[in-house]
Amino acid sequence: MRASRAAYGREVIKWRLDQPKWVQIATELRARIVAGVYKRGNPLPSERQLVDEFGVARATVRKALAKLIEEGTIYTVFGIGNFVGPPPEDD
Amino acid sequence: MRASRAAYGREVIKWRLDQPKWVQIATELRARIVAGVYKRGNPLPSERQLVDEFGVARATVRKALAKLIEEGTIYTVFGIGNFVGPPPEDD
Amino acid sequence: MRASRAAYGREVIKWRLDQPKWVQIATELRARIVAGVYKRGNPLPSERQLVDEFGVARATVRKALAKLIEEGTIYTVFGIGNFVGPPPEDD
Amino acid sequence: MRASRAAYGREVIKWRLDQPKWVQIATELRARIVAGVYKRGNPLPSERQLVDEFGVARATVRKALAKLIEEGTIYTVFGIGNFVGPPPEDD
DNA sequence: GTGGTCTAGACCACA
DNA sequence: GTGGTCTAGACCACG
Repeated sequence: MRASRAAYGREVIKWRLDQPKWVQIATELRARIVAGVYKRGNPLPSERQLVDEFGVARATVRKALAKLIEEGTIYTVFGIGNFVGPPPEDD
Repeated sequence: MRASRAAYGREVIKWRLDQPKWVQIATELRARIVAGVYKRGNPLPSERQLVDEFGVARATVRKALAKLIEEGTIYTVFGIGNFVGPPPEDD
Repeated sequence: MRASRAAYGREVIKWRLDQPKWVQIATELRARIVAGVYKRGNPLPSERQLVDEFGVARATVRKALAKLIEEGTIYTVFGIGNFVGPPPEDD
Repeated sequence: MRASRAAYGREVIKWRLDQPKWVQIATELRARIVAGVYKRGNPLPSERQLVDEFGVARATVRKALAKLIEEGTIYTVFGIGNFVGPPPEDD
């Protein structure tokens, strides 16, 4: 019965006009990791939760996450979630 | 919540990124049957053993086995196991 | 860990104990197609909507849909949805 | 490589000869519930865990659980587990 | 102690 | 925002 899952009107960040939203989301998540909101080895919120929180499309969230993965800030375990820290060695 | 997947036995496959795991498992099992590792009329390892060997979830193993069953490479006897060969006639 | 399953919407089926849920869901969807509730060429509800309606896991809905696809009652367009009718020719 | 999952030699109960094992297991589980080891609304150990702990066959554990279900001491949620307490109303 | 069904999530590829 | 793949468990039916 819910019209939409997005929580319109309670986004936590005010968007800047000079950068893409995905850059700003990546910056925000990086800041939270540095601040210890998301701790090393712990999972980030799921993609869906981030979509809800930021009020953007999934593709936007995924672009931000891809940036953090590329720089080694987080890593993915398929079927489980995204985790804070560099990817584990698989020797 | 576990970040890194336990290496129960020793993973025998290096996963390709361009195909689903279940396809690769089906291919591997088919190859073993052709090579005579699993012989006609003999049982395959149990689903849980394959789970351990390949380091995947049971659903993934079952999807691979379903493919082999569909193509007539193996057949199932409920409560007993999966066997190499076409399904026996039940006339 | 939840002991009682949430009643997301309102479960429309009283489950029989003598058949798997996925069979009963497939039967129900087939009946709706025959009755014209879902019309040929139109999309079915999304998998997640069916999850809500029937109060089951997505895997269970997908197993029911796989049966209908196998028998040619519906077909899938990747990224779009499931549609009523036999798969379109792609010659 | 493990020969067996059962923990032979560290069973927690000494079997009586005058009653079936499943009766003794049911009695033991009932005692633990009364003692608050397993609390109302919480899950019991899984069937596999009980099989390991008591060193018996699955069927034996299941017979004990069936007794507790029948008397309303526990209830099952399919795919989730067994829980302490009477079955929830599904109005 | 096998295969069969099911749960409740997750991320991925695509449109 | 869909369908596709995957995880990590659970209990069930049967032998």
